[in-house]
Amino acid sequence: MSRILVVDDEKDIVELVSLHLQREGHEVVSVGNGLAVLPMAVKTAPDLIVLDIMLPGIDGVQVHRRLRADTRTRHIPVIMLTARAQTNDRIAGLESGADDYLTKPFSPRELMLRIGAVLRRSQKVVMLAEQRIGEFLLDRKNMSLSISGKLVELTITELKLITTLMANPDVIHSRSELLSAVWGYADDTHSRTLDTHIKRLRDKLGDHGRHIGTLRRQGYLFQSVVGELTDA
Amino acid sequence: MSRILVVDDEKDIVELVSLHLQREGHEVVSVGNGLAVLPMAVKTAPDLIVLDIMLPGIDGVQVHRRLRADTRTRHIPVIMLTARAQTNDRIAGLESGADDYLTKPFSPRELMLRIGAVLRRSQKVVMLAEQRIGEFLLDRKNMSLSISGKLVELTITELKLITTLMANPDVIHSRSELLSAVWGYADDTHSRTLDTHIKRLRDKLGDHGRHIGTLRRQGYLFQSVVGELTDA
DNA sequence: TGTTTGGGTGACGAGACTGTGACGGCAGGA
DNA sequence: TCCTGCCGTCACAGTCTCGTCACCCAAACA
Repeated sequence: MSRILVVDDEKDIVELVSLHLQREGHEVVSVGNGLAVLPMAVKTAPDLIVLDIMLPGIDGVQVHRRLRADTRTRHIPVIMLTARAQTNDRIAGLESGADDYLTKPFSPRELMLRIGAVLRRSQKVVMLAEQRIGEFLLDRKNMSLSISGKLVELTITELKLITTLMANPDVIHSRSELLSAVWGYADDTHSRTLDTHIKRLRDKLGDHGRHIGTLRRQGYLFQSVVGELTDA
Repeated sequence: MSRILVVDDEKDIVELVSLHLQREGHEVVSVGNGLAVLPMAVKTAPDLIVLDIMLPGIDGVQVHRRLRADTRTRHIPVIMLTARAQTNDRIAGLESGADDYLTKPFSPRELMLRIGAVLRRSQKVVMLAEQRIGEFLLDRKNMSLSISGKLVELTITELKLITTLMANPDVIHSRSELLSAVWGYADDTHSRTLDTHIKRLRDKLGDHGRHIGTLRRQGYLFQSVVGELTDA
């Protein structure tokens, strides 16, 4: 299911862990030398790294830092294995920003559970850095909107509003949905707040404000095509 | 190289276009019936669709709308083929939000050029919807930052600032770089503006403010690990 | 046609946000 | 040790932003 890189110089541990991981359907890559971790991680692009803090030559924290410093390995979650005796390692493991840690000796079952948890947690959700609908270009990276290449100056509220609408163009967004997405309100569907911001947004968009449609008693929507409202 | 769906009821055109596309290393799928476009697009997930506006039964604009209305095909760029005689189609092709259009008859070379341009333009840049560094969780979707699950209320300026810093943790961001990224300033490296916002940000982060480090005469950085400054 | 309901619009005041200048302090170099 | 340059900190005033209210208008409905 996932590819996991196990870093430990103790062959027994590597074998034990590998066995359990493979039994759960994971692919295992292993390395015993700390200096080989980064190259191996780059080469195999694992979904998770199990990293022993005690390694000959270079310690795990250093290895972890190098992984974090490299763009290619930065996003890979790491579970630290620390020795029971060294309480400091425990702290180091956490402080170094590892996604989780485990104290040796550990039960394979616990490691499996933690790996499962971290993998679940690290299911990265990707989004488009830029979204283009007709003349509209939403730049999520720079948190800005431009129309036909011209930057439109929006306040944070307006930006959140149009971002929500543009996330699903031609789909009706109810008042409560928008209030929830932009303001975090539970319901309160009565005030004029939403209407006012819709108006401000439309004004700033000028002619293109027509892309924001109203469906009476239903909500608002961003229309990718202006004209009559889509019959959807 | 790319998979391209060609939609036209004229077999000559389909063959001509296919020939040229294949010559450039593209994979070609074709459909003659407008109603079959959406299912085919869903099935084959092409990187681009060349769509004739004149189709028997259902016209290209309608087909385009359906493609746009479906989440699975929404992001696929479309090049419209319009007939010379119908000037209105030309406008319809543009207004419908097609990524480009071409008037029949066209030279295969021009179509190839436009396809190349659209493909290049549509190389979607993906980003992580959430970025996690230690206790920090940057939610780009909701434009918010939380630390250990607790939401930190930031102004738009502060948010842009920490977003920029967190985009490349443990990397020094010069004053001019930050001023440019957050404020769009060209240089103006002298005012206290940046310092003030850095301070406000640190204050709001509380203890975690220590993650924002200062490198005298060099700039600021987001440290994934607190303690001494990284020697990088 | 009259009534009801829901959205559009404009104005306004409270409060938030921002950029700046003054000043102090620390670090690095002479 | 002193000096200089750079950053931290603070206070402040101007501006922006936001939510609300009152009122108007149009659509839906009886």
